[in-house]
Amino acid sequence: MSREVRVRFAPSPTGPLHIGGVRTALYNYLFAKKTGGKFLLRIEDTDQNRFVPGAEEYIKDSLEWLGIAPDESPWNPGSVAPYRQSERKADYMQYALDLVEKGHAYYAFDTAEELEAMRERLTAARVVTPQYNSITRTQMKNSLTLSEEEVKERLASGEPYVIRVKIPRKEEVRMNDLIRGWVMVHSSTLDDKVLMKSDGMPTYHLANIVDDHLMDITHVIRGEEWLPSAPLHVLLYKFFGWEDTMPEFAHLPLLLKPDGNGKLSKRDGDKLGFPVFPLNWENKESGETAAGFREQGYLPEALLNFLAFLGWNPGDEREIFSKEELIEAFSIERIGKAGTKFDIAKAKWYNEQYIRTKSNQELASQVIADAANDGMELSQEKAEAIVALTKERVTFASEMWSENKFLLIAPTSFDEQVASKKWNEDAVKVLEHYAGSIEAHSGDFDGATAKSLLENSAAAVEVKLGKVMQAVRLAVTGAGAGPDLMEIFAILGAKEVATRIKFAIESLPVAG
RNA sequence: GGUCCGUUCGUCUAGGGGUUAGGACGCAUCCCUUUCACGGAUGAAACACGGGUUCGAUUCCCGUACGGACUACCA
Repeated sequence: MSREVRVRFAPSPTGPLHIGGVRTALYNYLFAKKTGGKFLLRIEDTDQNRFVPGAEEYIKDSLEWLGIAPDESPWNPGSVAPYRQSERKADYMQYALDLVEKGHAYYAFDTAEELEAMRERLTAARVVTPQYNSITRTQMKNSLTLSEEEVKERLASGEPYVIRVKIPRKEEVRMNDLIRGWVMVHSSTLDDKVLMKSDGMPTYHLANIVDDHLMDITHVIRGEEWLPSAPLHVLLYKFFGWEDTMPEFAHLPLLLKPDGNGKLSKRDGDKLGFPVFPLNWENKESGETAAGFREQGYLPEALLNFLAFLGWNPGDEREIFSKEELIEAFSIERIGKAGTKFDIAKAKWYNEQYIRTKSNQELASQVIADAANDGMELSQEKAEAIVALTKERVTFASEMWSENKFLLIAPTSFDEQVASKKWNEDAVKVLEHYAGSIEAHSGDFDGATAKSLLENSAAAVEVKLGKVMQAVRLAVTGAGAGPDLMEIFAILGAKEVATRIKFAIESLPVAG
């Protein structure tokens, strides 16, 4: 019988959520929604040394910003609470002890120095992979080599210990990965991983199996970096006797650096000039900061669409997908196997696409806010006019203002290259006539009016309009390129345009 | 080093025994246009290599090369 799909995203709160983690969360989310299942979030905070305050909040904010908030989480618990591993601390020992009882795990008392000595010894003996395993454990201090009496004494005396899994010497461990197919590993290459640390906390390996079992997880969708430890996890399910409800595994291809090679890492953001985190991050204690996609001006729906296509595609030629369309189209079968380079140019393209689908009215608020930051007050009407003129030319919404401030600020200098080429007697004649005619003009000064008056002026002085258009633009905006000039005139108003033209005629000498 | 995973244009990818190997980003050219963009059109650009299997392999198998992950009392 098939259970309701339950998937989880399980980050550890050690800092800002990496963009690769965001994609993992997204695929989990999409799969859950596609199958009518549940998407849970579990905080894996079993490493007390690496805990970073604020990280959990950051994870929550990031997922909410992207619209992929979990159905169950520490702040919105379902029936399988707790959703923080630290809050389940007491339970794990019972499970570890159960394994000890069954002969699948054992106590180990080796100190860090002794472990190090063991590795050195093995390296010296030219053992290729020094590890704590079925062979070396016979020479270490553990409940397999010590007498029962001594083990009891050590435990009673409070001596620090760990619990290690007892990996069988010869066994083929098989796992059917949903993305990669059958993966087979021989148990002799696995080591006796620590299950319970000496601080009483479980390691990831134990906690993740116990929690997935307790939380009734049906599919584990996680990064490829976990593939090597998946056989251990399969073995643990078997040792616990939970094979029947063991989740299916899907190991996602990694996100790679855009240039060169290697996994995209947290430091790459600053180096490569684009964010690797969803939101800005600041650690007040360490002073560590990181740039976020949101603050750089990426729309959440654009980032989501971009991320979804990093390693997955719908199999047809569509590129633009809303969240709902992604859910509809998503399937694990269509996730690729190979690592994916992170191409920020494509992310920008997606952002451009999504900006264009926004209404002028919606975008106007951004322009108004940006202008206000520059100490300028903009009416809704004027802001919308600016949006209409600029939204198809920008990558980020903020550029509608930052790249187009000149609309409201009169130029004090003029592009020299354009001036030398286009500024001439004809242009000045047209502009002088035009300035006079718009000053005399009463009534609406919209784009069409501005244009017909300009055409009249050109005709009046017998000059072809096309010949002087660049000069007109230069006179009013100071630049040789930009949005539709007549619409700019409409925004500026007749009076301002005339003033600017007169200033330009005074400032710019006619060459030759 | 060992174990595991991978390899189609620069990038993201579709495809899959017989195709002009398709799309998108980026790039180039042209068109549109008052400029720059947008938009439209066009173009350059890929099956890592070597063996098999086969009438025929980019596709299936095996090697090789290259890349990646993992190799902690971190997740």
